[in-house]
Amino acid sequence: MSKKFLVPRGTNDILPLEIPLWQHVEAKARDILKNYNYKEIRTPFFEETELFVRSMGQTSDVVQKQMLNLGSDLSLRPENTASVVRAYIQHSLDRKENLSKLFYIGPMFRGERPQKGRLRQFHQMGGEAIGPGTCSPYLDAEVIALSVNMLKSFGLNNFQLKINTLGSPEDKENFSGMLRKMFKSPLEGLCEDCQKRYERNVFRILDCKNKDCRAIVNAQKIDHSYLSDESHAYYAKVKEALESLGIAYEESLNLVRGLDYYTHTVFEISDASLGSQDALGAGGRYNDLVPQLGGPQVDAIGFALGVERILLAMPQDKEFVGQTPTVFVIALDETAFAEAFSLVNTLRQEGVPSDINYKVSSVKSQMRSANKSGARYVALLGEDELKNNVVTVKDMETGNQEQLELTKLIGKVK
RNA sequence: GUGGGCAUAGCUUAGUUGGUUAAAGCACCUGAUUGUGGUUCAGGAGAUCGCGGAUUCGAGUUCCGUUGCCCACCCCA
Repeated sequence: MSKKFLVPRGTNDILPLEIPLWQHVEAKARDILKNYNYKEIRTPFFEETELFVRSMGQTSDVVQKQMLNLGSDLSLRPENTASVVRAYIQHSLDRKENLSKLFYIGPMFRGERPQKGRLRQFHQMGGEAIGPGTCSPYLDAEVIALSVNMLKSFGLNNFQLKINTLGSPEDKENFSGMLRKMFKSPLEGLCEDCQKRYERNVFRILDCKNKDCRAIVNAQKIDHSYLSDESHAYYAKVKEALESLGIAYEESLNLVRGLDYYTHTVFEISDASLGSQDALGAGGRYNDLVPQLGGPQVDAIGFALGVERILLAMPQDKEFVGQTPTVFVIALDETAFAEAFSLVNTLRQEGVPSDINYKVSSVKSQMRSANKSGARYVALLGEDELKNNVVTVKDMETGNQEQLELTKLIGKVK
């Protein structure tokens, strides 16, 4: 017996039956992104490993243990921001427009242990707004609103938006100093991971889920005292703008993001119904990433939503029907098949989606195929039809049938 | 990387304290007199019970190993 091949671990086949749902979600997303004047960009599925390391940070978990690499220098993209920024720099988009609003929909890859809502190949739809001098609280609020409105358009309602600010790079420095001081004495009580985080990325202690760590974190007074006046004012405006857009949010001082490049506004949208992998989407501002990757000093903010998680959280009440042919052609006997086969071809040339069974079985069984195909009309060809140069057309909804000449048939079904 | 659970037809599952031809629903195919679907009825095909080994007269059912999947930790979309 020969080996059975299965999809690689953590990947899925999306079968024809599920495609209509995916297309629905993608179409809705494109609609909304268009309303916000985002333009699609498509970047390669892999890049130089160094690009991801430099953008996401050497110490981030994604880089440390979740990257799938191809050979030594290339890696499959674990997210799309780095690639979009790379493309932005490579094609000097800052010279071509003030603000580039770019969106993408496509697969991302991470070498994680799969579980509900976590795959090795998964899909994200996201956007990046990049441009010199575009750091504006209104843009931040708009990006957050865009994420929220996309989710709403999919019928999601039970998600929760959390926002926070990390401040400017200097503020972030202060913040990390503040946290180091804060956790210095209770360091022993923190989990092993957090002890490492203390050195590498002290922010992440704040969102550790370990009970002891939480207790220690909760005992600390964490506030926005690390922010400069400007950053304070900026953040206040973001919140104000969100309120004016009618976006409900919750402020979370513990919200930091796992990727190094974030500064100022960060946000995360989660849905408790998803269980352990509850983030539907997230994003934030990253004003220093473009120059860090060798580009000009331009400001940027972005977001990404997880398609599979959206699908998991979506109400399952609606059914999405797939493509069906308009006409199904049936040869009533062997001798009529050649003519039937040519009729299908003619219909297709005329732009009418049609199909046929390639084996002449009983009329009953061909009718069953026609019914299953979902075709609105069945065109029957037999001895009588050939003699009179007509086609019998049955409307599968009403059950009515009539005999028509070819040109009339095309006119009817078109 | 660390735990735990599960593994029977295409799908969802049943399978009594180990005992003859492994069961059902859905899906699939065929038929119900002459060239006609969806409902109904009748019939049919489809499973070496994930794989390997052990115990036993006998294993889908017990034990060990292995692989896969799922869930949780971790991390994140």
